[in-house]
Amino acid sequence: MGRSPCCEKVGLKKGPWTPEEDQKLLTYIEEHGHGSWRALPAKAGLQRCGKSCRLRWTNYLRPDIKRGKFSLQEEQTIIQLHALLGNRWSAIATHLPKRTDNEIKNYWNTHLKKRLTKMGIDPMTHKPKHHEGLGSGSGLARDTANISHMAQWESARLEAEARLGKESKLGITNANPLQHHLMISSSPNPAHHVVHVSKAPPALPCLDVLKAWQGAWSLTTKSTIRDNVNSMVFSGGSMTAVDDLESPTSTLNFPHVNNAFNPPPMQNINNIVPCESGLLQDNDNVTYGYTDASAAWFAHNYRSGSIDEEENVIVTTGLSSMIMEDFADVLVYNSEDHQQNASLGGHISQNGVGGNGSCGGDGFEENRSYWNSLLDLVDTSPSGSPVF
DNA sequence: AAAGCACGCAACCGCCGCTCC
DNA sequence: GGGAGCGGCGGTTGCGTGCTT
Repeated sequence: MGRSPCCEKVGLKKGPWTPEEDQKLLTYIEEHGHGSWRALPAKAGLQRCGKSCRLRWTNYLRPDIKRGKFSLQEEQTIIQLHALLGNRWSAIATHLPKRTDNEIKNYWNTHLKKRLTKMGIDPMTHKPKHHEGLGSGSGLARDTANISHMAQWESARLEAEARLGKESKLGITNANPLQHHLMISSSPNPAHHVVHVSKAPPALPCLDVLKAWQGAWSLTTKSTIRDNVNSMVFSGGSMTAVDDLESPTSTLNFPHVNNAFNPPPMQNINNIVPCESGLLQDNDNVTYGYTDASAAWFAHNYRSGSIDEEENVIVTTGLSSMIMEDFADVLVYNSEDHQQNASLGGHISQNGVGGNGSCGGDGFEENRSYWNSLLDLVDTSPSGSPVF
């Protein structure tokens, strides 16, 4: 009954690996690569099954593995991603550089799961076990709603990716606006990135929405903010005014500024961050949390066909280094856009969606009007492009 | 000091999906 | 179309270690 185990052959060793075995495996892979795992043990002189070798390599011997304690940020990332993806450890691991799925799984099972349970949170649903006293407008309730929206969004993205992958394998080209090329050109000051959308090769790398989102809430310390000043959206006025921003497709609630997954409001941040960009004025407050998401949202809709303008330019007030990395394969650096971007930055504030200038108080557009204003800019900006 | 217990982690097992023939 | 082979994934196990009694 059932499938026979892969190590059924007599004489194949099981259990902990010895240093000698590790060395044999390392030496062989360094010289020849792993190729076929099934054939590898014999060639490497190991009395192990291929599966065991693969596991030892991927979980332990690989040179690009980070070992040791998980940082607070890594913990937060795991919890967030688990809320979105469930026990899909390999998917979670792709968002944690140098960590293996096995390590993350172990860490979840031995640490994080218990911690959440202690906090009264169901580690599987990420919802509070007891809902008494939590009104629908509570932070936790909103967080749950946000996660739900993010999961919906991520799910849509995965579907789109899968479709793209199949289409690209079938050799379908130019049949879908998703297959246009997405480029971001950037000024010398990366606070002003410009995203060009144009016809281009079909093989699009996927835009990692989760990382984008993660990048929006993970910048929590002053030093990090200093390092990432260029990833911020410049805005003024009330933080609550940007609550519940939704994309036109209603698949995404932008993370709330004050919930558990976002950094706290950063007021008067220019006290600690030099206004190098030229966009910031002395009295501007700075917040962040939706620039990356905006770019991600655009890419998502562009690739799903909701936006099909060609030769568009998206001006952003900044993308985090993280999302820049995600875009890296499709980015084109263009330093000539610096001045143009700066002026478009002003354009943003005139439309009440952020940017520099004196948009204080409650002067932000909300929800649909926010997104509509962005889309309107496709027609109104000098380059015929939406502005984030 | 020794036994019992809890914990963490490496490794195994079985299933699934993809690819090739 | 379907079966075999293979790699990958997630659940689980079992051993080593450190702590408690």
